[in-house]
Amino acid sequence: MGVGTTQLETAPEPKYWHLKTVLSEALDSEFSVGEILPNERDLAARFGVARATLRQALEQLELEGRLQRRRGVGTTVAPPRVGVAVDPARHTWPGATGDDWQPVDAVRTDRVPAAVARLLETAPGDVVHVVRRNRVSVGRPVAAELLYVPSEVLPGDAESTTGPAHAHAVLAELQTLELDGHDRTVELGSARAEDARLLDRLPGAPVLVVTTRYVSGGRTAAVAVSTYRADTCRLTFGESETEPLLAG
Amino acid sequence: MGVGTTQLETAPEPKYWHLKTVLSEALDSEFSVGEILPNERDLAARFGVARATLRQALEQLELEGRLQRRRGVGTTVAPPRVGVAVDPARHTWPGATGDDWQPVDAVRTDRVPAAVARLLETAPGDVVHVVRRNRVSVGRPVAAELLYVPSEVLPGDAESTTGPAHAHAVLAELQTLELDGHDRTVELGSARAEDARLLDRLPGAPVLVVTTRYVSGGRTAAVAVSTYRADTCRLTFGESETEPLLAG
DNA sequence: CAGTGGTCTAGACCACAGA
DNA sequence: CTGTGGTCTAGACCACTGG
Repeated sequence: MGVGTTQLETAPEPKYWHLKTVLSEALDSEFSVGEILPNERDLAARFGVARATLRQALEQLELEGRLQRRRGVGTTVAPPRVGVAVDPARHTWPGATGDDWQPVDAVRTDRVPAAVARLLETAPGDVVHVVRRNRVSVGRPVAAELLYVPSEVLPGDAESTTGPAHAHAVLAELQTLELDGHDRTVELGSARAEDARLLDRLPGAPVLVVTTRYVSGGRTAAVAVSTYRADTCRLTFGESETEPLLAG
Repeated sequence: MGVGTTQLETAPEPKYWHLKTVLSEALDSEFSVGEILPNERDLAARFGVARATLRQALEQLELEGRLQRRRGVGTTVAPPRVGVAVDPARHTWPGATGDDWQPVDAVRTDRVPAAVARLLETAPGDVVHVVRRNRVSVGRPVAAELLYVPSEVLPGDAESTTGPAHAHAVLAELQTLELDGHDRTVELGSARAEDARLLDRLPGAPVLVVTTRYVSGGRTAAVAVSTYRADTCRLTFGESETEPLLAG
Protein backbone atom coordinates (compact mmCIF):
# COMPACT_ATOMS: atom_id res chain seq x y z
CA MET A 1 0.00 0.00 0.00
CA GLY A 2 1.14 3.49 -0.79
CA VAL A 3 2.00 6.09 1.77
CA GLY A 4 -1.06 7.71 3.29
CA THR A 5 -3.51 5.28 1.79
CA THR A 6 -4.02 3.40 5.00
CA GLN A 7 -7.54 4.64 5.53
CA LEU A 8 -8.76 4.91 1.98
CA GLU A 9 -12.12 3.40 1.13
CA THR A 10 -13.21 3.66 4.74
CA ALA A 11 -16.41 5.59 4.88
CA PRO A 12 -16.32 7.51 8.16
CA GLU A 13 -17.87 5.34 10.81
CA PRO A 14 -20.85 7.02 12.48
CA LYS A 15 -20.08 8.14 16.01
CA TYR A 16 -22.96 6.21 17.54
CA TRP A 17 -21.72 3.04 15.86
CA HIS A 18 -18.24 3.46 17.21
CA LEU A 19 -19.67 4.37 20.59
CA LYS A 20 -21.74 1.21 20.61
CA THR A 21 -18.63 -0.87 19.95
CA VAL A 22 -16.69 0.81 22.72
CA LEU A 23 -19.54 0.46 25.18
CA SER A 24 -20.10 -3.13 24.20
CA GLU A 25 -16.50 -4.02 24.96
CA ALA A 26 -16.65 -2.11 28.21
CA LEU A 27 -19.72 -4.09 29.20
CA ASP A 28 -17.87 -7.33 28.58
CA SER A 29 -14.80 -6.42 30.56
CA GLU A 30 -15.67 -3.84 33.17
CA PHE A 31 -19.26 -4.39 34.19
CA SER A 32 -21.23 -7.22 35.69
CA VAL A 33 -24.89 -8.10 35.27
CA GLY A 34 -27.21 -5.78 37.13
CA GLU A 35 -24.59 -3.09 37.57
CA ILE A 36 -25.82 0.42 36.97
CA LEU A 37 -24.13 2.63 34.40
CA PRO A 38 -23.42 6.35 34.74
CA ASN A 39 -26.36 8.45 33.65
CA GLU A 40 -26.75 9.50 30.04
CA ARG A 41 -25.63 13.10 30.55
CA ASP A 42 -22.42 12.03 32.22
CA LEU A 43 -21.71 9.34 29.65
CA ALA A 44 -22.30 11.75 26.78
CA ALA A 45 -19.94 14.29 28.34
CA ARG A 46 -17.32 11.63 28.97
CA PHE A 47 -17.35 10.59 25.32
CA GLY A 48 -17.63 14.13 24.06
CA VAL A 49 -20.87 13.66 22.16
CA ALA A 50 -24.38 15.02 22.38
CA ARG A 51 -26.80 13.13 24.54
CA ALA A 52 -28.90 12.20 21.51
CA THR A 53 -25.91 10.48 19.93
CA LEU A 54 -25.12 8.59 23.10
CA ARG A 55 -28.74 7.52 23.28
CA GLN A 56 -28.60 6.15 19.75
CA ALA A 57 -25.83 3.80 20.87
CA LEU A 58 -27.67 2.82 24.04
CA GLU A 59 -30.82 2.07 22.06
CA GLN A 60 -28.93 -0.38 19.87
CA LEU A 61 -27.42 -2.11 22.88
CA GLU A 62 -30.82 -2.34 24.52
CA LEU A 63 -32.22 -3.82 21.28
CA GLU A 64 -29.53 -6.47 21.46
CA GLY A 65 -30.44 -7.28 25.02
CA ARG A 66 -27.22 -5.96 26.51
CA LEU A 67 -28.76 -3.11 28.49
CA GLN A 68 -31.93 -2.38 30.32
CA ARG A 69 -33.16 1.17 30.77
CA ARG A 70 -35.87 2.31 33.14
CA ARG A 71 -37.15 5.84 33.44
CA GLY A 72 -36.52 7.37 36.81
CA VAL A 73 -34.08 4.64 37.70
CA GLY A 74 -31.16 4.33 35.32
CA THR A 75 -29.42 2.06 32.86
CA THR A 76 -28.31 -1.36 34.00
CA VAL A 77 -26.42 -4.25 32.47
CA ALA A 78 -28.95 -6.84 31.35
CA PRO A 79 -28.63 -10.55 32.08
CA PRO A 80 -28.27 -12.88 29.10
CA ARG A 81 -31.47 -13.46 27.21
CA VAL A 82 -33.67 -16.17 28.60
CA GLY A 83 -34.45 -19.08 26.31
CA VAL A 84 -38.18 -19.54 25.92
CA ALA A 85 -39.52 -22.75 24.43
CA VAL A 86 -42.03 -21.97 21.73
CA ASP A 87 -42.33 -25.37 20.14
CA PRO A 88 -43.55 -27.87 22.68
CA ALA A 89 -42.54 -31.33 21.58
CA ARG A 90 -46.08 -32.42 22.29
CA HIS A 91 -48.67 -31.30 19.80
CA THR A 92 -51.33 -29.98 22.08
CA TRP A 93 -53.92 -27.27 22.24
CA PRO A 94 -53.15 -24.14 24.17
CA GLY A 95 -54.24 -24.58 27.74
CA ALA A 96 -53.20 -28.22 27.96
CA THR A 97 -52.04 -29.12 31.43
CA GLY A 98 -48.48 -28.09 31.96
CA ASP A 99 -48.09 -25.33 29.43
CA ASP A 100 -46.40 -22.16 30.58
CA TRP A 101 -49.31 -19.77 30.10
CA GLN A 102 -51.76 -18.51 32.65
CA PRO A 103 -55.19 -17.49 31.41
CA VAL A 104 -56.29 -14.03 32.50
CA ASP A 105 -59.72 -13.55 31.08
CA ALA A 106 -61.77 -13.89 27.95
CA VAL A 107 -64.49 -12.09 26.04
CA ARG A 108 -66.85 -12.79 23.17
CA THR A 109 -66.69 -10.43 20.25
CA ASP A 110 -67.52 -10.16 16.59
CA ARG A 111 -64.69 -7.78 15.86
CA VAL A 112 -61.27 -9.30 15.29
CA PRO A 113 -58.24 -7.87 13.48
CA ALA A 114 -58.42 -8.35 9.73
CA ALA A 115 -55.27 -10.47 9.68
CA VAL A 116 -56.74 -12.85 12.24
CA ALA A 117 -60.10 -13.04 10.50
CA ARG A 118 -58.29 -14.03 7.33
CA LEU A 119 -56.54 -16.90 9.08
CA LEU A 120 -59.70 -18.04 10.85
CA GLU A 121 -61.71 -17.72 7.66
CA THR A 122 -64.47 -16.02 9.59
CA ALA A 123 -66.92 -13.55 8.13
CA PRO A 124 -67.64 -10.18 9.71
CA GLY A 125 -70.20 -10.72 12.44
CA ASP A 126 -69.09 -14.22 13.37
CA VAL A 127 -68.71 -14.56 17.11
CA VAL A 128 -65.19 -15.28 18.28
CA HIS A 129 -63.92 -15.98 21.77
CA VAL A 130 -60.79 -14.07 22.67
CA VAL A 131 -58.75 -15.47 25.53
CA ARG A 132 -55.97 -13.38 27.01
CA ARG A 133 -53.05 -15.23 28.52
CA ASN A 134 -49.74 -14.22 30.04
CA ARG A 135 -46.48 -16.05 30.20
CA VAL A 136 -43.95 -15.70 32.98
CA SER A 137 -40.40 -16.98 33.03
CA VAL A 138 -38.06 -16.79 36.01
CA GLY A 139 -40.37 -14.32 37.67
CA ARG A 140 -40.53 -11.90 34.77
CA PRO A 141 -43.38 -11.45 32.31
CA VAL A 142 -42.05 -12.46 28.92
CA ALA A 143 -45.08 -12.67 26.68
CA ALA A 144 -48.71 -11.69 26.28
CA GLU A 145 -51.10 -13.56 24.07
CA LEU A 146 -54.51 -13.24 22.50
CA LEU A 147 -56.07 -16.55 21.51
CA TYR A 148 -58.91 -16.38 19.02
CA VAL A 149 -61.40 -19.25 18.84
CA PRO A 150 -64.49 -19.03 16.63
CA SER A 151 -67.63 -19.87 18.53
CA GLU A 152 -68.52 -22.37 15.81
CA VAL A 153 -65.69 -24.76 16.56
CA LEU A 154 -66.56 -25.17 20.24
CA PRO A 155 -68.87 -28.14 20.90
CA GLY A 156 -70.97 -26.44 23.56
CA ASP A 157 -70.94 -22.76 24.28
CA ALA A 158 -69.97 -22.19 27.89
CA GLU A 159 -72.39 -20.53 30.27
CA SER A 160 -70.11 -17.70 31.20
CA THR A 161 -69.45 -15.16 28.51
CA THR A 162 -66.64 -13.17 30.03
CA GLY A 163 -63.99 -13.13 32.73
CA PRO A 164 -61.49 -15.70 33.98
CA ALA A 165 -64.12 -18.42 34.21
CA HIS A 166 -64.87 -18.03 30.55
CA ALA A 167 -61.17 -18.25 29.70
CA HIS A 168 -60.90 -21.60 31.44
CA ALA A 169 -64.10 -22.80 29.85
CA VAL A 170 -62.92 -22.01 26.32
CA LEU A 171 -59.56 -23.67 26.90
CA ALA A 172 -61.24 -26.73 28.40
CA GLU A 173 -63.52 -27.11 25.42
CA LEU A 174 -60.57 -26.92 23.06
CA GLN A 175 -59.03 -29.98 24.68
CA THR A 176 -62.00 -32.05 23.61
CA LEU A 177 -61.27 -31.48 19.94
CA GLU A 178 -58.82 -33.44 17.88
CA LEU A 179 -55.75 -31.46 16.89
CA ASP A 180 -54.56 -32.18 13.37
CA GLY A 181 -51.52 -29.92 13.45
CA HIS A 182 -50.32 -26.38 13.62
CA ASP A 183 -47.92 -23.98 11.99
CA ARG A 184 -46.27 -20.78 13.06
CA THR A 185 -44.78 -17.54 11.91
CA VAL A 186 -42.34 -15.27 13.71
CA GLU A 187 -41.91 -11.62 12.86
CA LEU A 188 -40.76 -8.38 14.39
CA GLY A 189 -43.34 -5.96 15.70
CA SER A 190 -43.78 -3.17 18.18
CA ALA A 191 -45.77 -3.56 21.35
CA ARG A 192 -49.29 -2.19 21.41
CA ALA A 193 -50.08 -0.04 24.43
CA GLU A 194 -51.90 -2.82 26.25
CA ASP A 195 -49.24 -5.46 25.70
CA ALA A 196 -46.51 -3.01 26.58
CA ARG A 197 -48.08 -2.46 29.98
CA LEU A 198 -48.27 -6.17 30.68
CA LEU A 199 -44.69 -6.68 29.57
CA ASP A 200 -43.45 -3.77 31.69
CA ARG A 201 -42.19 -1.89 28.66
CA LEU A 202 -43.02 1.34 26.90
CA PRO A 203 -45.43 1.29 23.97
CA GLY A 204 -43.62 0.61 20.73
CA ALA A 205 -40.98 -1.57 22.35
CA PRO A 206 -39.69 -4.22 19.95
CA VAL A 207 -41.42 -7.56 20.28
CA LEU A 208 -41.30 -10.91 18.55
CA VAL A 209 -44.77 -11.75 17.34
CA VAL A 210 -45.47 -15.46 17.10
CA THR A 211 -48.64 -16.35 15.22
CA THR A 212 -49.78 -19.93 15.66
CA ARG A 213 -52.55 -21.51 13.64
CA TYR A 214 -54.20 -24.62 15.07
CA VAL A 215 -55.91 -26.95 12.60
CA SER A 216 -58.71 -29.32 13.52
CA GLY A 217 -61.15 -31.15 11.33
CA GLY A 218 -59.81 -29.58 8.19
CA ARG A 219 -60.22 -25.99 9.28
CA THR A 220 -58.35 -23.40 11.31
CA ALA A 221 -59.85 -23.89 14.74
CA ALA A 222 -57.83 -21.31 16.64
CA VAL A 223 -55.22 -18.64 16.16
CA ALA A 224 -52.85 -17.47 18.86
CA VAL A 225 -50.97 -14.20 18.57
CA SER A 226 -48.18 -14.21 21.14
CA THR A 227 -46.08 -11.15 21.81
CA TYR A 228 -42.63 -11.78 23.32
CA ARG A 229 -40.26 -9.14 24.67
CA ALA A 230 -37.55 -9.01 22.01
CA ASP A 231 -34.96 -7.54 24.35
CA THR A 232 -35.05 -10.28 26.96
CA CYS A 233 -36.19 -13.37 25.04
CA ARG A 234 -34.59 -15.93 22.79
CA LEU A 235 -37.22 -18.17 21.25
CA THR A 236 -36.23 -21.82 21.12
CA PHE A 237 -37.62 -24.41 18.74
CA GLY A 238 -36.56 -27.86 19.84
CA GLU A 239 -36.77 -31.09 17.93
CA SER A 240 -34.23 -33.08 19.85
CA GLU A 241 -36.46 -33.59 22.82
CA THR A 242 -33.87 -35.26 24.94
CA GLU A 243 -31.77 -32.28 25.87
CA PRO A 244 -32.34 -28.60 26.61
CA LEU A 245 -29.03 -27.55 25.03
CA LEU A 246 -29.75 -24.37 23.13
CA ALA A 247 -32.44 -23.49 25.61
CA GLY A 248 -29.98 -22.94 28.43
CA MET B 1 -67.72 10.63 36.41
CA GLY B 2 -67.62 14.26 37.45
CA VAL B 3 -67.61 17.20 35.12
CA GLY B 4 -64.29 17.78 33.45
CA THR B 5 -62.85 14.41 34.34
CA THR B 6 -63.25 13.04 30.85
CA GLN B 7 -59.54 12.86 30.16
CA LEU B 8 -58.22 12.01 33.59
CA GLU B 9 -55.77 9.15 33.90
CA THR B 10 -54.69 9.61 30.29
CA ALA B 11 -50.99 10.19 30.21
CA PRO B 12 -50.38 12.51 27.26
CA GLU B 13 -49.70 10.39 24.23
CA PRO B 14 -46.27 11.11 22.74
CA LYS B 15 -46.44 13.01 19.48
CA TYR B 16 -44.45 10.42 17.57
CA TRP B 17 -46.83 7.71 18.73
CA HIS B 18 -49.87 9.64 17.57
CA LEU B 19 -48.08 10.48 14.34
CA LYS B 20 -47.36 6.84 13.73
CA THR B 21 -51.05 6.01 14.13
CA VAL B 22 -52.11 8.75 11.76
CA LEU B 23 -49.52 7.77 9.18
CA SER B 24 -50.38 4.11 9.51
CA GLU B 25 -54.03 4.80 8.74
CA ALA B 26 -53.07 7.03 5.85
CA LEU B 27 -50.92 4.23 4.44
CA ASP B 28 -53.87 1.87 4.57
CA SER B 29 -56.31 4.20 2.88
CA GLU B 30 -54.46 6.65 0.71
CA PHE B 31 -51.30 4.97 -0.51
CA SER B 32 -50.49 1.90 -2.51
CA VAL B 33 -47.46 -0.36 -2.39
CA GLY B 34 -44.37 1.21 -3.89
CA GLU B 35 -45.76 4.70 -3.80
CA ILE B 36 -43.34 7.34 -2.65
CA LEU B 37 -44.14 9.57 0.31
CA PRO B 38 -43.40 13.27 0.61
CA ASN B 39 -39.93 13.89 1.94
CA GLU B 40 -39.27 14.11 5.67
CA ARG B 41 -38.94 17.88 5.80
CA ASP B 42 -42.27 18.40 4.08
CA LEU B 43 -44.01 15.78 6.19
CA ALA B 44 -42.67 17.27 9.39
CA ALA B 45 -43.84 20.73 8.37
CA ARG B 46 -47.24 19.39 7.37
CA PHE B 47 -47.74 17.83 10.80
CA GLY B 48 -46.19 20.76 12.63
CA VAL B 49 -43.43 18.76 14.31
CA ALA B 50 -39.66 18.73 14.20
CA ARG B 51 -38.06 16.46 11.68
CA ALA B 52 -36.58 14.30 14.45
CA THR B 53 -40.04 13.62 15.82
CA LEU B 54 -41.37 12.73 12.40
CA ARG B 55 -38.41 10.41 11.91
CA GLN B 56 -39.18 8.61 15.17
CA ALA B 57 -42.59 7.73 13.77
CA LEU B 58 -41.14 6.67 10.42
CA GLU B 59 -38.58 4.46 12.15
CA GLN B 60 -41.32 2.57 13.94
CA LEU B 61 -43.27 2.07 10.75
CA GLU B 62 -40.15 0.84 8.99
CA LEU B 63 -39.51 -1.56 11.86
CA GLU B 64 -43.00 -2.93 11.36
CA GLY B 65 -42.36 -3.42 7.67
CA ARG B 66 -44.80 -0.75 6.55
CA LEU B 67 -42.23 1.60 5.02
CA GLN B 68 -38.94 1.36 3.22
CA ARG B 69 -36.48 4.23 3.35
CA ARG B 70 -33.47 4.64 1.13
CA ARG B 71 -30.93 7.43 1.39
CA GLY B 72 -30.81 9.61 -1.66
CA VAL B 73 -34.09 8.19 -2.91
CA GLY B 74 -36.97 8.61 -0.52
CA THR B 75 -39.53 6.78 1.57
CA THR B 76 -41.80 4.29 -0.11
CA VAL B 77 -44.68 2.11 0.98
CA ALA B 78 -43.37 -1.39 1.57
CA PRO B 79 -45.02 -4.52 0.22
CA PRO B 80 -46.33 -7.03 2.77
CA ARG B 81 -43.64 -9.07 4.43
CA VAL B 82 -42.58 -12.13 2.54
CA GLY B 83 -43.02 -15.46 4.27
CA VAL B 84 -39.74 -17.34 4.46
CA ALA B 85 -39.77 -21.02 5.34
CA VAL B 86 -37.22 -21.72 8.04
CA ASP B 87 -38.28 -25.17 9.08
CA PRO B 88 -38.04 -27.49 6.10
CA ALA B 89 -40.30 -30.45 6.67
CA ARG B 90 -37.40 -32.64 5.65
CA HIS B 91 -34.64 -33.00 8.18
CA THR B 92 -31.61 -32.41 6.06
CA TRP B 93 -28.19 -30.91 6.26
CA PRO B 94 -27.67 -27.44 4.92
CA GLY B 95 -26.73 -27.67 1.29
CA ALA B 96 -29.06 -30.54 0.51
CA THR B 97 -30.36 -30.34 -3.02
CA GLY B 98 -33.26 -27.98 -3.24
CA ASP B 99 -32.65 -25.73 -0.31
CA ASP B 100 -32.95 -22.02 -0.85
CA TRP B 101 -29.39 -21.03 -0.07
CA GLN B 102 -26.56 -20.37 -2.45
CA PRO B 103 -23.04 -20.92 -1.18
CA VAL B 104 -20.69 -18.00 -1.71
CA ASP B 105 -17.37 -19.08 -0.34
CA ALA B 106 -15.70 -20.70 2.63
CA VAL B 107 -12.58 -20.40 4.72
CA ARG B 108 -10.75 -22.41 7.34
CA THR B 109 -10.11 -20.70 10.64
CA ASP B 110 -9.38 -21.37 14.26
CA ARG B 111 -11.13 -18.26 15.48
CA VAL B 112 -14.88 -18.46 15.89
CA PRO B 113 -17.21 -16.33 18.02
CA ALA B 114 -17.35 -17.47 21.62
CA ALA B 115 -21.05 -18.21 21.41
CA VAL B 116 -20.49 -20.50 18.43
CA ALA B 117 -17.52 -22.24 20.01
CA ARG B 118 -19.67 -23.00 23.02
CA LEU B 119 -22.31 -24.67 20.85
CA LEU B 120 -19.75 -26.58 18.82
CA GLU B 121 -17.88 -27.59 21.96
CA THR B 122 -14.62 -26.76 20.25
CA ALA B 123 -11.49 -25.69 22.03
CA PRO B 124 -9.52 -22.60 21.05
CA GLY B 125 -7.25 -23.60 18.19
CA ASP B 126 -9.55 -26.23 16.71
CA VAL B 127 -9.91 -25.74 12.97
CA VAL B 128 -13.39 -24.87 11.81
CA HIS B 129 -14.71 -24.45 8.29
CA VAL B 130 -16.86 -21.39 7.82
CA VAL B 131 -19.19 -21.40 4.84
CA ARG B 132 -20.93 -18.22 3.82
CA ARG B 133 -24.27 -18.56 2.12
CA ASN B 134 -26.92 -16.13 0.92
CA ARG B 135 -30.62 -16.56 0.56
CA VAL B 136 -32.73 -14.81 -2.04
CA SER B 137 -36.50 -14.63 -2.17
CA VAL B 138 -38.52 -13.07 -4.98
CA GLY B 139 -35.39 -11.43 -6.31
CA ARG B 140 -34.43 -9.76 -3.04
CA PRO B 141 -31.68 -10.84 -0.66
CA VAL B 142 -33.41 -11.81 2.57
CA ALA B 143 -30.76 -13.52 4.62
CA ALA B 144 -27.04 -14.07 5.06
CA GLU B 145 -25.59 -17.05 6.84
CA LEU B 146 -22.38 -18.30 8.34
CA LEU B 147 -22.19 -22.06 8.69
CA TYR B 148 -19.59 -23.40 11.10
CA VAL B 149 -18.36 -26.98 10.70
CA PRO B 150 -15.50 -28.31 12.82
CA SER B 151 -12.84 -29.94 10.71
CA GLU B 152 -13.04 -33.01 12.94
CA VAL B 153 -16.53 -33.99 11.87
CA LEU B 154 -15.76 -34.06 8.16
CA PRO B 155 -14.72 -37.52 6.93
CA GLY B 156 -12.05 -36.32 4.54
CA ASP B 157 -10.68 -32.85 4.48
CA ALA B 158 -11.24 -31.33 1.07
CA GLU B 159 -8.30 -30.35 -1.10
CA SER B 160 -9.32 -26.74 -1.48
CA THR B 161 -9.09 -24.63 1.62
CA THR B 162 -10.86 -21.51 0.53
CA GLY B 163 -13.20 -20.04 -2.04
CA PRO B 164 -16.45 -21.21 -3.61
CA ALA B 165 -15.04 -24.64 -4.41
CA HIS B 166 -14.33 -25.20 -0.76
CA ALA B 167 -17.84 -24.15 0.18
CA HIS B 168 -19.31 -26.79 -2.09
CA ALA B 169 -16.83 -29.38 -0.83
CA VAL B 170 -17.76 -28.82 2.81
CA LEU B 171 -21.47 -28.96 2.07
CA ALA B 172 -21.01 -32.12 0.01
CA GLU B 173 -19.16 -33.83 2.82
CA LEU B 174 -21.89 -32.95 5.29
CA GLN B 175 -24.42 -34.89 3.21
CA THR B 176 -22.46 -38.09 3.81
CA LEU B 177 -23.06 -37.90 7.56
CA GLU B 178 -26.12 -39.12 9.34
CA LEU B 179 -28.25 -36.31 10.76
CA ASP B 180 -29.73 -37.11 14.16
CA GLY B 181 -31.68 -33.90 14.57
CA HIS B 182 -31.46 -30.20 15.02
CA ASP B 183 -32.83 -27.39 17.11
CA ARG B 184 -33.14 -23.67 16.65
CA THR B 185 -33.34 -20.35 18.39
CA VAL B 186 -34.69 -17.07 17.07
CA GLU B 187 -33.76 -13.73 18.53
CA LEU B 188 -33.55 -10.07 17.61
CA GLY B 189 -30.20 -8.62 16.63
CA SER B 190 -28.65 -5.84 14.66
CA ALA B 191 -26.88 -6.40 11.38
CA ARG B 192 -23.09 -6.47 11.45
CA ALA B 193 -21.46 -4.30 8.82
CA GLU B 194 -20.75 -7.20 6.49
CA ASP B 195 -24.22 -8.71 6.67
CA ALA B 196 -25.81 -5.29 6.30
CA ARG B 197 -24.03 -4.81 3.00
CA LEU B 198 -25.22 -8.13 1.68
CA LEU B 199 -28.76 -7.44 2.82
CA ASP B 200 -28.75 -3.97 1.27
CA ARG B 201 -29.31 -2.30 4.62
CA LEU B 202 -27.39 0.05 6.87
CA PRO B 203 -25.27 -1.41 9.65
CA GLY B 204 -27.31 -1.89 12.78
CA ALA B 205 -30.51 -2.61 10.91
CA PRO B 206 -32.79 -4.94 12.86
CA VAL B 207 -32.44 -8.59 11.92
CA LEU B 208 -33.86 -11.88 13.07
CA VAL B 209 -30.99 -14.15 14.00
CA VAL B 210 -31.75 -17.85 13.58
CA THR B 211 -29.22 -20.16 15.19
CA THR B 212 -29.48 -23.78 14.11
CA ARG B 213 -27.59 -26.59 15.74
CA TYR B 214 -27.17 -29.82 13.77
CA VAL B 215 -26.54 -32.99 15.72
CA SER B 216 -24.82 -36.03 14.34
CA GLY B 217 -23.31 -39.00 16.12
CA GLY B 218 -24.08 -37.58 19.53
CA ARG B 219 -22.30 -34.28 19.02
CA THR B 220 -22.97 -30.89 17.53
CA ALA B 221 -21.67 -31.32 14.01
CA ALA B 222 -22.50 -27.89 12.65
CA VAL B 223 -23.94 -24.56 13.66
CA ALA B 224 -25.61 -22.15 11.26
CA VAL B 225 -26.14 -18.51 12.16
CA SER B 226 -28.64 -17.05 9.72
CA THR B 227 -29.41 -13.35 9.65
CA TYR B 228 -32.79 -12.39 8.18
CA ARG B 229 -33.96 -8.87 7.39
CA ALA B 230 -36.50 -8.17 10.10
CA ASP B 231 -38.27 -5.45 8.15
CA THR B 232 -39.14 -7.55 5.10
CA CYS B 233 -39.30 -11.11 6.42
CA ARG B 234 -41.81 -13.22 8.28
CA LEU B 235 -40.27 -16.52 9.32
CA THR B 236 -42.55 -19.51 8.87
CA PHE B 237 -42.32 -22.79 10.74
CA GLY B 238 -44.54 -25.36 9.13
CA GLU B 239 -45.61 -28.72 10.46
CA SER B 240 -48.67 -29.27 8.36
CA GLU B 241 -46.70 -30.10 5.27
CA THR B 242 -49.68 -30.29 2.99
CA GLU B 243 -50.45 -26.61 2.65
CA PRO B 244 -48.52 -23.37 2.49
CA LEU B 245 -51.25 -21.39 4.30
CA LEU B 246 -49.46 -19.08 6.69
CA ALA B 247 -46.56 -18.87 4.30
CA GLY B 248 -48.56 -16.95 1.70
C1' DC C 1 -26.10 19.27 -9.86
C1' DA C 2 -30.34 19.22 -6.53
C1' DG C 3 -32.88 16.39 -3.45
C1' DT C 4 -33.13 12.60 -0.38
C1' DG C 5 -32.47 10.27 4.05
C1' DG C 6 -28.63 9.71 7.82
C1' DT C 7 -26.02 11.83 11.49
C1' DC C 8 -25.16 15.21 15.02
C1' DT C 9 -25.63 19.16 18.13
C1' DA C 10 -27.12 21.94 22.33
C1' DG C 11 -30.32 22.97 24.33
C1' DA C 12 -35.45 22.45 26.73
C1' DC C 13 -39.19 20.33 29.20
C1' DC C 14 -41.80 16.15 30.83
C1' DA C 15 -42.89 11.64 33.36
C1' DC C 16 -41.47 8.74 36.63
C1' DA C 17 -38.91 6.41 40.72
C1' DG C 18 -37.10 6.69 45.02
C1' DA C 19 -35.42 8.93 49.24
C1' DC D 1 -37.49 16.90 46.51
C1' DT D 2 -33.56 15.27 43.18
C1' DG D 3 -32.07 12.47 39.55
C1' DT D 4 -33.19 9.42 35.97
C1' DG D 5 -34.52 8.28 31.23
C1' DG D 6 -38.19 9.88 27.54
C1' DT D 7 -39.70 13.40 24.36
C1' DC D 8 -39.10 17.39 21.46
C1' DT D 9 -37.09 21.33 19.02
C1' DA D 10 -34.55 23.99 15.34
C1' DG D 11 -31.14 24.05 13.41
C1' DA D 12 -26.49 22.06 10.79
C1' DC D 13 -23.74 19.15 7.90
C1' DC D 14 -22.78 14.64 5.54
C1' DA D 15 -23.48 10.58 2.25
C1' DC D 16 -25.83 8.94 -1.26
C1' DT D 17 -28.92 8.72 -5.55
C1' DG D 18 -30.38 10.24 -9.70
C1' DG D 19 -30.82 13.16 -13.63
